[in-house]
Amino acid sequence: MATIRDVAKLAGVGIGTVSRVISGNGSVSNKTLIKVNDAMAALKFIPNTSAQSLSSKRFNTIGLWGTKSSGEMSRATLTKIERELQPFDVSLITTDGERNSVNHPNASRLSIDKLINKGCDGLIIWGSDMPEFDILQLEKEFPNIVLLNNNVKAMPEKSFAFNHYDAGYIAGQHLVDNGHKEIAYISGWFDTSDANERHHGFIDALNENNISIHENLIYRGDYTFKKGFEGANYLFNQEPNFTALFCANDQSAMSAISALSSKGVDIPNEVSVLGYDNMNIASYTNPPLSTINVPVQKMAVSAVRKLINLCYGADLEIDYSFDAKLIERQSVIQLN
Amino acid sequence: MATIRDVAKLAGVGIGTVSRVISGNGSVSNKTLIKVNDAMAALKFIPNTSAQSLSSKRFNTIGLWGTKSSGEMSRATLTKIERELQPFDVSLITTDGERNSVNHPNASRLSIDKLINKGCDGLIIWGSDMPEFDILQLEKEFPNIVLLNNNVKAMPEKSFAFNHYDAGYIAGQHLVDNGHKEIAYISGWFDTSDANERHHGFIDALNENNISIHENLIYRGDYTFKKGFEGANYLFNQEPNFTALFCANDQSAMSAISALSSKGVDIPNEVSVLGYDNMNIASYTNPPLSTINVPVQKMAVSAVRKLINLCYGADLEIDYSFDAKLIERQSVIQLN
DNA sequence: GATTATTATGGAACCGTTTCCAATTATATG
DNA sequence: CATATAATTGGAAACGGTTCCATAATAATC
Repeated sequence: MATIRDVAKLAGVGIGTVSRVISGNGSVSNKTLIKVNDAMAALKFIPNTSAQSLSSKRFNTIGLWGTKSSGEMSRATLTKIERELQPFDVSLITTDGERNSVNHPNASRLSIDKLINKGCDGLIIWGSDMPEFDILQLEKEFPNIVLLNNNVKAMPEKSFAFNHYDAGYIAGQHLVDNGHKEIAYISGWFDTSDANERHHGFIDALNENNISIHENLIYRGDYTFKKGFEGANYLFNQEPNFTALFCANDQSAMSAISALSSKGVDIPNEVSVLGYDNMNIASYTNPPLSTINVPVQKMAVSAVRKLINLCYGADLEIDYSFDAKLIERQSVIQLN
Repeated sequence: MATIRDVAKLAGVGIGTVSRVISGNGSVSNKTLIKVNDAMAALKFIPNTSAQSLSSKRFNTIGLWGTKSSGEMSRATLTKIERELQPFDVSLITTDGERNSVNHPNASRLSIDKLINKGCDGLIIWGSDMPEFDILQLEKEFPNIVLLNNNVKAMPEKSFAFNHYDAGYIAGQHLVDNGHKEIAYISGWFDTSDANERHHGFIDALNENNISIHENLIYRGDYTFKKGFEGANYLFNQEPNFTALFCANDQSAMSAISALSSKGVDIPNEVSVLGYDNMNIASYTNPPLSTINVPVQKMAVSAVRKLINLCYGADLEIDYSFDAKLIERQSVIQLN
């Protein structure tokens, strides 16, 4: 493996000069530039990243920290992130991070420190699994972080999150607008701020229209197909009179539709179903699922761009508008 | 940030000794071990990975190379891989690799070299996007590779793939066994060996039972919901007489069911549908989807373990049995 | 053409480890 | 107890870059 010294010798220049052409910092005359480039090509020279990082303290790597419960980040989103990084020649290290627990009250911070020590210029903290207090503390010590799917008020520039309250509200309003009064609801976990916001937005929309949702018509799900299926069955057994069902994500909506359909319930004529996320799958359920669009990829891209600005002094424009949008398909009908 | 020299000074030992306790290579007496550990703790010493890699040529990192067309690797599988790596303290770098093309005949190899140069001890090559010739060449120069979802005959120990021929055969046989003679088929792309094997297994099973599949009843899909939906519509318009439909993956099966159901076709009573993959979704379609189980995660885990053996001289047991298994649910019925 | 400002260049010192060898100390052997 | 053997230990040298400073070459100015 050729080193910078080999190149310098072959090109007949000093090592400093070679370093300058590699990094592009510092001035090099055109003649020497050519000589050095030729020598590098001849020797198939490839700079050693460890040596570069050791002496420059730059790693050209960012870390993605998230836990299982951060949600299902699709491979597509991950690819999107990688693509965004590629032009800057920075790589992505992913981790399966840990949440704090009674036994390990510092678990998340420790797993993050591990990532940082591994050699990351910056970090994407994905999801809301890390307590806000810890995030603020972390940011003091290591400012190159960006939050994806989490909103910390004190860090507006670094938070890339969707307004789940508004989205939940829109969902509720849509069902009300269509004349539904008996509304059932399969929620997600309540241990993240997302879930709470969406929940409150939804409930508030109903309440402001003087509709209250009966306890029996709320089922605590967990975003999985499984719970959507079980939830729909449960609700149907409890009180089969509801005319609309809101699900906290498309996966549970899809399996809820299956569950109800297989019991002979006609969707949407007997029960309207509204999902949340607008995943690919939503267009291909039967009937096609009305849902709330959540621009995951857009948020991910913005977060990455902000991080690049932070880490590498770039000045990319960042889009912070992630609006809730209702996608009307055929699973919700007007009640007459 | 404390260095090894600070630790050495505080502990009153030489730097070599400190290095030995960090790495665990070489012998250290119990007394000094304690002294050094205390000093490290007092200084909150964390070894600098760049320096370690520079001098040891070990990176404690492996790369995952795959292209968009490698298929949808779920976040769950990725997490599984990370988990498998964690006990060995090795990180994962993911890339969105490139396929060869007319304009870039070396694209895949170049993107792999980039990964290697970044600092990987080994590589998971995921999918069959890299020509076999290139893989063999790569392995000569960089033997620490493992193939996931690809089978190169000359590298049996490093190939972790599913026998798609057998699986396709089982699928075909299952439909035949249930008395189906008019069989439709939504395929995947034909540009990977997977797809071809599955295809031939399926066709062979039919042929050996003296059933031939009409050209009009084959639709070339691409594994997406979209093509599954379109394919089912297409087939139904062509010749609505088929009694069974085989789909190359569960996603297209799911959307095919939706498409047919929305046309008023009773699944499974009028048309049986058989999927492939056994994704989570398969249990929650309506009706629940019969399918072929593909043990993706199990293969991924085996591949990782093999790679750990290769890179770090470990001796983990590797499971190479990835058998095709039919999962009978309710989307295929016996024709009477 | 002399003087000054600017650009280009070489290379020592440094980044923080690992590794190897020589030296020391402890342990075993006869 | 002397000697052979094994276990510990210190630290120089090396890994392959970047950075900074002193110096040389070039361009600009009067």
